[in-house]
Amino acid sequence: MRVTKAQAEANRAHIVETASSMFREHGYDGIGVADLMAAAGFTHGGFYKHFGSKADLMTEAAACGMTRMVAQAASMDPVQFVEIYVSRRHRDAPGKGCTMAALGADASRQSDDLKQTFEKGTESMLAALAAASAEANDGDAQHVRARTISLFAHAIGALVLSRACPDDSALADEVLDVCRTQMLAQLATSPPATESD
Amino acid sequence: MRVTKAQAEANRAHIVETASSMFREHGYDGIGVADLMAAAGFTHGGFYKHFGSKADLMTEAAACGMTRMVAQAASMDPVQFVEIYVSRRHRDAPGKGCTMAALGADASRQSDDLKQTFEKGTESMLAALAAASAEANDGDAQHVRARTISLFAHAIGALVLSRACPDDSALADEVLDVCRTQMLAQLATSPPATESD
DNA sequence: TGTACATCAGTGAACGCGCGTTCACTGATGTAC
DNA sequence: TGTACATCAGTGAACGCGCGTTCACTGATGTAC
Repeated sequence: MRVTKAQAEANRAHIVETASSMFREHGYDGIGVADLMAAAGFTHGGFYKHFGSKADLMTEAAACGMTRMVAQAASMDPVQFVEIYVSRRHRDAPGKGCTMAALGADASRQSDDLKQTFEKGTESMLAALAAASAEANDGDAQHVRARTISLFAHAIGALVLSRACPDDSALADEVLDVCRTQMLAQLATSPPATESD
Repeated sequence: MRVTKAQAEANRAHIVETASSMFREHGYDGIGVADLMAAAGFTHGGFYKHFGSKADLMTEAAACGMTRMVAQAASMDPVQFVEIYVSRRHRDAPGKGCTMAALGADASRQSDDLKQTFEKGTESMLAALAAASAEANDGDAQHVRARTISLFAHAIGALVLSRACPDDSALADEVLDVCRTQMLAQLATSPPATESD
C-alpha cells in the first residue's frame, strides 16, 4: 500500500510529533518503537522507512518539541511565561509541556548528538524570552541574557522538583507557588546594578 | 558460602550505596540488576536475598542518596551550599551528586512509593538548608522556607539545564556561572518585605 | 566445649518476556515510453 | 492520454539480545542438644 509522497511526509511529521509527546510523558526508555508507531496510527514495521534508529527519532522529536515551545514563548512576555510554565497545568501534562523539563535529565545520559539538539533548543528559547524582556530593559544585552538563563533554569527546577513528588502532594503545589512568586518578584525589580562580571 | 549476619548486612548496605551512585549516573533504566551487583562485587543471583525487586532497590537507593546529601547540606551555610552545588564539579560527577537533580525527572515517571521517598528527602533537605539560613533570618519561618524551596529548585534547574548540554559546551558553563551569581545575589539581599501571601 | 543439623548469603545456569531491528511481501504511486 | 514497469510506504512475522526474575545448589554460619 504505497502512499502519496506528500502523505508519507505528513505521516512522518505526525510520528515525530506523537513521539515528542510520548517521550516527554514516559521518558526515552519508557516507550518503545512499536508503541510509538501504534500511537501514531501505524504498525512498527514501517518505522525504518522513516528513521535510521530510535535514537534518530529521539533527536528529531526533541527538536520538534523545542521548536514548538519556542514558538509559544515568543508570543509571551516573561510574566506570562512564568505563570504558564510554573503551573499545575504544565506540571500535570508533561506530554504537552516543556521538553527540557521532561527530558533534560534523560538527555544528559544520551548521545552528544541529542544534547546538541537540546543546547540549540535552549539558545532559541533564550532568544525568544530575551526578545520580550529586552523591550523593557534594552541596552544591557548581557544582563538580559543572564537574567533569562537564570529564569529558565529556575522554572525548570521548579517543575522537576514538583513532579518528583507523589500525586496530591502538598509540597508539590507549594514548590510551584513559592517559585512562581519568587520569579515574578524577581521580574518586578528593574534590573538592579548588582552586576559584577 | 554463607556469610556472617553482620557481613550480610554490610554487603546489603554496600549494594544500596553502589546502586545509589550508579542510578544517578545511568538513570533507573540505564543500569541493570546484574551490572549493579557486579559493581558491588557480587553476582546477580543473590540480589533477591536482599531485595524484593529492582523497584525496591530504587527506593532504598534514593533514600540513601538523599540522606547522604542532607548530611552534607546540614554542615553548610546557604552560600557554601550554592557554591558547591552549582558547580562544574557537581555537574560532571552525577554519581557523587544530588539524587534529585540526577533522578528527579526519572522519579516522576515511577511509582508513588519512590516519589514519596523523594518528597521525604526533599523535606529533610529543606530543613537542613533552612536551619543554617534561619540563624540569619530568624523570626519568619514561613519566609525562610519559601526562600529555601526557591533556592533548591533554582539549583536543581541549573544542574539539569547544564547537564543537558554536550561536553565542552560554553552554554553549559554559562548556565552554572549565571545561576550561581544570581543565587548568591539573592542570598545577599536580606529578606525583603516583598511577601504577599 | 563438642557434635549434628538447619539455615541462608551467595553462585551461576536458565526462563520468559519485551524491545530494537530486519525482512519478505503487498499494492498503490510514480515514471518512462 | 495510455500502458508497462519500477519504486517504495506500510504490513506483520521473525530474529536476537538483554534484562528482571527464578531456581537448584553450595558450604559456611547459626543453633539445639
